[in-house]
Amino acid sequence: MGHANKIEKVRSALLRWYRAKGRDLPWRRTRDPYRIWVSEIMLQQTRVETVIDYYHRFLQVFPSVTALAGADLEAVLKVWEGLGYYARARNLHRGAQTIVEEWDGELPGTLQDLLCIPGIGRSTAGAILSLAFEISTPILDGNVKRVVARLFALRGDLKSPGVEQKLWKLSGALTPKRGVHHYTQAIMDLGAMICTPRKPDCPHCPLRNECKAFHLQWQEKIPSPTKKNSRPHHQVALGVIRKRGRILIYQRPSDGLLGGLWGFPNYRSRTRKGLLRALVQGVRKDYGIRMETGNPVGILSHGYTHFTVTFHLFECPCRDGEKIRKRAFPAKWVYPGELKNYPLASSDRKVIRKLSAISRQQSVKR
DNA sequence: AAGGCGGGGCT
DNA sequence: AGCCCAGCCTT
Repeated sequence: MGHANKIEKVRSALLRWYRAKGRDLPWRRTRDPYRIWVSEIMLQQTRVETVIDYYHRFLQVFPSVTALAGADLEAVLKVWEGLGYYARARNLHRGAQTIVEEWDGELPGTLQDLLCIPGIGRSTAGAILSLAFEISTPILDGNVKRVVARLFALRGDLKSPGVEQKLWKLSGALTPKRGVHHYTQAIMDLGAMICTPRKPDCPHCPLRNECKAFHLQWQEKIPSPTKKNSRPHHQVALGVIRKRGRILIYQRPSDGLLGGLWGFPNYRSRTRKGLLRALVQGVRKDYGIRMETGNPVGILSHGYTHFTVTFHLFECPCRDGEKIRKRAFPAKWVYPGELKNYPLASSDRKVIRKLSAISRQQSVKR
């Protein structure tokens, strides 16, 4: 069978399937480039089910490019809290300001211009052009990569530049000139619903007859597994440092892990015995604060992309007159009830829940 | 070319 | 415990 013939059959079978089985998702009920943009940024490396609530809340608070551009970054981070990859929120905020300044508040409708907006790469630009502007442009997200790799039985690491280049060419060849809006959503739905990473539902797949991987019975071998580097594990001392009913929090620098979020001071230690010392010395060095004691009150674990952490919680009372004398990072004393006003990392939310559980237990004992 | 960047759900 | 998710950016 010829290449062009296969492509035509894939397109028509895919669209027929999509009309019957495609998902109804919030961002498919609009053609507003701003809303499509917000959804695409949220969906980077994030599941559809996770995004839906954030999508509605975000647009309620920031209904337009100008509303977003005029907001405080902290307010944006607060709405983004818990969604992860916080650079996306910073880029969205800065991107809105770029759009107001450079394009009079309207998202540009060309690939070259979209790629100038922070956080928009080739695939996200392709999605915005296809879905909001109906301009035929390929995308290459995780779904499309997997579907295309199976359709053409591409072996090898799908993240390697060589394979990616082939995938981009094939995705481009498959992308139709007309009706790109439906096609792009259709191929993503197929990847999410049928052509899944593990145990693809080939019996119900509309592309079964055109799929080289299915023909060879390779569908479970593609994508080929990549090498697993085990994540290191860190022991971290975390201080709930109290003074007259208030707690010390600090703001992380915007360029690192959890950038821009607030949290409880925490310091890594090589050994368990060294935890409290690391905390006491760190707080003294970074904030010039001397703590009276540190009482271990609990432990919790948390996983990040490249490492896992065991947090060792310490309750640390300070003298009433103790002051912040240095500011290695922005820092302040806040009442527990004020914590909800700050964007906090998921791990720090866990700490708060743990603390309230502990205080409930203690009040029961008394 | 490789690594950093979250969090949660599924196996 | 490992894998993956509607990727992008920096080095």
